[in-house]
Amino acid sequence: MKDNSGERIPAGVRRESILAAASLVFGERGYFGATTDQIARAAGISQPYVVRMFGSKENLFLEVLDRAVGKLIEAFRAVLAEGRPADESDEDLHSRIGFAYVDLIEDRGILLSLMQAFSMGGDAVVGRKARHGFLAIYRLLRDEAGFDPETTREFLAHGMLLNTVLGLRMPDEYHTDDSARELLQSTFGTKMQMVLDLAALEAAGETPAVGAEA
Amino acid sequence: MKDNSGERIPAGVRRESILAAASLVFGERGYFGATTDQIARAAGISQPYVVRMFGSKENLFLEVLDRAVGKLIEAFRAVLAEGRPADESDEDLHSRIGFAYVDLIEDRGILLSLMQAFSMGGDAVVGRKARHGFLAIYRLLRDEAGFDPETTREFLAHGMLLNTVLGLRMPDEYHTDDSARELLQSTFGTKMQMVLDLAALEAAGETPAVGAEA
DNA sequence: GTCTATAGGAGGATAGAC
DNA sequence: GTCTATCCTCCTATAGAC
Repeated sequence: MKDNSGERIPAGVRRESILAAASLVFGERGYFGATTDQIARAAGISQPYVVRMFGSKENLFLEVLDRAVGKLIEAFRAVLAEGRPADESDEDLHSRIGFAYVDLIEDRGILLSLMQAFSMGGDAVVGRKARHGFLAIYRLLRDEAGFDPETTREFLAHGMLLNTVLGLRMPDEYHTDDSARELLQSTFGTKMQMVLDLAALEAAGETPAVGAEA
Repeated sequence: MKDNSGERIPAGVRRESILAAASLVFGERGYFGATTDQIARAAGISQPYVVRMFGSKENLFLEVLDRAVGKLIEAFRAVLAEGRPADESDEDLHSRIGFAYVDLIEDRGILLSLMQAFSMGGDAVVGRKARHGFLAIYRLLRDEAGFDPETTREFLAHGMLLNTVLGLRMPDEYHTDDSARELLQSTFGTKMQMVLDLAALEAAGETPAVGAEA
């Protein structure tokens, strides 16, 4: 596809658009499964340019990871910044942050590329950064949101189930399997319709597709 | 390393030993990150023999996945088969099955290769099988263990957090980060020492290492 | 049952032009 | 800033011998 014209775009802008594309592709196929060429196509530029701009595939992945953790933290802080109604229970705060998490699905790359990173603990470089990212989120929940260890654990656990169900593309099974439907219902609750809609869009190829070119 | 001698081993036995090796390597590096050569070395045979025995890398992964789901289900059924003391609360059954899950860590490959498979929903072949495996577990919990949807969700959520913490190699951070320690404590509870011990062994290279040859 | 040799294809990275 | 051409490594899979 490339870019229509030989348009020159400021490095900063291009950078972000590559990161966004990489986030989707890495989320979809994982670090090793994704190729710099797929990312390049998704970003509408040439493969060598991707490598040139970030130095290496590994480096690009590390920046994708940073960006994902950053957006997640930003989203949680935004909720906390709204302030708490005087009569809000801990339960309610918990679910407000939970909703913020689910809303992140809207940018499909974020949660999926995080999940991919979380399975790479064995990699010296990526693993280290992934652990630290996870712990940064843990601390935010503990220190800024004020959750106790037990609540934090439950929150994270539910988040990981959510990632898993998404990573599995479980919404695709909604109409074909009763258990899948029940699982999706209890995992996403009132947000389920949104999740199904996103999955349908994606299946229809509305997303900056990873495999579909030319 | 190969095998000391030109020993001939019955196909069935060899098959299982390759599956066990593959389970570790796939768990460590993921489907794309793992090479058939690493698996071969871990199993003490030549790379072409691995491919020959399973037809293809993809096929091998599918069998690893089947085996992992099978062992998981087997472990849960074993707990259920013990029978329930007349005075056992639902809570207690929940935690007995939970312990069975954590005990599966002892075979490092199982939970990690499951987790890897769960992030491959986008792959037509692997994704389909992964979803079905997950749903089989879901049904076992609902129908055989008798959990209600909410309890099932909580159980699975905790399981996914456990996988994530393991995938991240979080135990490596136990001595260097207070939050990591707290997280590990609340995730593994009384089983934490076991998890730390296993991680230490692994770090010391006692495990049929994936990266260490010659 | 198991190996060695090797074909054949990707894929990441570099060089250099525009 | 961005591309085309290309190198070189690594990896899966096949062929064929023992």
